[in-house]
Amino acid sequence: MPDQLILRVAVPAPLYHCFDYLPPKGVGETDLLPGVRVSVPFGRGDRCGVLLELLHAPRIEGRTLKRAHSILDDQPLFRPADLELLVWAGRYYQHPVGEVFANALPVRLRKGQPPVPVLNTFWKLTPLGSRQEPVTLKRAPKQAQLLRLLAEAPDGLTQNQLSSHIGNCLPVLQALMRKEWVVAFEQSASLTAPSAATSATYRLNTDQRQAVDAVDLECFGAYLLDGVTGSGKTEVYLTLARRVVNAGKQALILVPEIGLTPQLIRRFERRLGQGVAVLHSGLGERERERAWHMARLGHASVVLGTRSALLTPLPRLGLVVVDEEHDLSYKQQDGFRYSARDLAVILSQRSDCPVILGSATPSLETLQNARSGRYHHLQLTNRAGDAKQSPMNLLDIRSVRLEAGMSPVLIEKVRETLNEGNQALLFINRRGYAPIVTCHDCGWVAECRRCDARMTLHSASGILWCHHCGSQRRLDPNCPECGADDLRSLGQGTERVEEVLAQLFPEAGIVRIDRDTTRRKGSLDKLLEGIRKGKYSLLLGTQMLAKGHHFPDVTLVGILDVDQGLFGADYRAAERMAQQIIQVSGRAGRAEKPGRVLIQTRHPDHPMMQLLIKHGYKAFAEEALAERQAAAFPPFSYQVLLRAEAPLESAPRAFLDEAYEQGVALASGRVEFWGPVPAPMERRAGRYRAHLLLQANQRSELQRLLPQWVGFLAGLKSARRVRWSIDVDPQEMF
DNA sequence: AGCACGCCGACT
DNA sequence: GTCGGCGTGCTC
Repeated sequence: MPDQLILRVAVPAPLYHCFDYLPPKGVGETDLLPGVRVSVPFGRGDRCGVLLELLHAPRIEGRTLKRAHSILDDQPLFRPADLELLVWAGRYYQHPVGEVFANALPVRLRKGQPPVPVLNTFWKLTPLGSRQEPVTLKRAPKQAQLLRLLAEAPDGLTQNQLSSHIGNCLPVLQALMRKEWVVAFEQSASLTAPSAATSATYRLNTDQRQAVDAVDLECFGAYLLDGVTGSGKTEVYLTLARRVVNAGKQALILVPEIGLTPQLIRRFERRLGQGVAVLHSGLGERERERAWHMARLGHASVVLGTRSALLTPLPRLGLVVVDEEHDLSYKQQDGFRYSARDLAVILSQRSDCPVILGSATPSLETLQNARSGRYHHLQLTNRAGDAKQSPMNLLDIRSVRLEAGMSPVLIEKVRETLNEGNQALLFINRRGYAPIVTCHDCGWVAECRRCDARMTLHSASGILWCHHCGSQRRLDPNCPECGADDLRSLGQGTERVEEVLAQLFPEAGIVRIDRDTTRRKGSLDKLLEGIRKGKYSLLLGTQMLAKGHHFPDVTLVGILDVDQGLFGADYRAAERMAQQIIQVSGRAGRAEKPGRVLIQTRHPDHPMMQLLIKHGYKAFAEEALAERQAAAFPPFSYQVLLRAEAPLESAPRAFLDEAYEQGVALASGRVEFWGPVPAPMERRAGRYRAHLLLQANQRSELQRLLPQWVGFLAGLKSARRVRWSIDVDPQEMF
């Protein structure tokens, strides 16, 4: 058998291995570059995969290979280093490699469509051409017309632009090209008129300067940029990005889902010029793909985007920034469950460039890495403009009569704030009108038919809405159980708080910000704009209000219900709560208008709360880390969560029992198995859910086990009756 | 995940 | 006699 060339292709399918093919007819080795897309026959249909490598021996012997249909790209979309990172990530997170690549590709490319052109062909006059007099071309009126058009466009015109004046212009252009009167040149469409980035230098304060100078741009290093809200982290990113760009390299800036606001984009564009490519979900598919190509071809020197921007190939990467690194949106919660923050560190290592993890409330994982010296710890202690951290006070609401969840003291403070002409912000982590509807006669409670959850009453008008599965129904005026007409709503959501505030403060402009008021694209920005312009004096909302935006005229922040966080089922609940409190309180105040934070609680003596209030996040985090260490929880150990769900109650358990047996057999004692247990909310959207948690002191113990175990799980009969998934480094347990 | 093959119930 | 239910197996 002669030496045979074989293509190893990552095919999008829920299968963990690659597939081998023969090269397409008439395609030789020189056209087969790893990183191109390949159209291949697969099962009964066709699919678009990515060529990983060329081999001379097939993965499995004794099988006639199918021939690939065609190569879909002239040039590779991924370089070898990109391929390696994605393959590595697929293995680390135990996700089928073909689907990892599908995640990394813009949608059109994923479906096998040709790449959108990034470079357009422009035509312009040569010096010789510009000396010609069009009038002399009496017998070639089309040539004359073209010359006139091009004479007025020194930057050149595309063939499309020309053909809108003169139908079929290509032969005419070719005739002129033979005379050397016109030339063609390629240019990327959006960079046709590059405007120089503002060269103004921005003054950094001492902390910022020290942070910037501490970063070695020449080699890998992970840096925790630890700075309170308003301490100017973005200015540090901008300065570093500028240096990297000036050195001819690319900077990748990741921000949380909600942080990619038009203001932030404008700020980056203003400071870093035209080379900024923005990648986010708001873009249309073609636009998004174009930005992706600009990044991959190195035409964009800065890439600003959310989680998936990390998967973009960047040929000259010189800096990675992960802003608000503690934010949960960096972990994808379905399918390919990668953490963009963690992969950012791996990517930087492989690219030998620095990675900056920025946060006012670093995750305990990152903080521990900084303590242990794996990460450099950069601190910005001063708030820019000398503003102080707003003092935080606890309001004991035990045996206090509340009005829509607000104590008289809080209401009074709001009144004072408004009377002084300042803004007040109230934070409540529940949308809707009321989280519970009950019958006063028989005690019936409105529950979701498909979840183990109560339904939330919305818009007082009476729609019950399950926040877990999205199902809705009208609320009958009569109890479905006993027929009495005394249904009452208990507890408060943002809608009720808004209603009561409107009664208490009829003069105030009130704005509510939650998922319901910001559903439409751009409505959040509109409301935030209104706040900045002082249209509203009373702001209320869910955590949406807590992220990224600073409201300098807010001098009072009230947190209505903080207690769920204290006793959550999840061991990360306290960390979340602390981050939330600090993030919310960071919204307020500035130098000449210090803010104040009031936190309502029924557990004013809770030690962790006391620590946070009196000594701040850093002290809280130290204590939380000590607790984690004592309990051998992450970041002092590593976890993998196996989830299963099915409409049949017994199916997840049956599957997880088998998974447990085999897992224990494979693991040889270095891995702990917890469960299987029902998920915190066992039934959700009509499916029963259960978990099996694995924990080990070393990542390698888990990584060693996973490939075999997952292979075994995929072959299980009981696996066919459930939907299951592996979550490596899980962030949330439900 | 798709998609087909395969072997058992209620219909023209 | 068939249409069609979803259990099972495969995809280079």
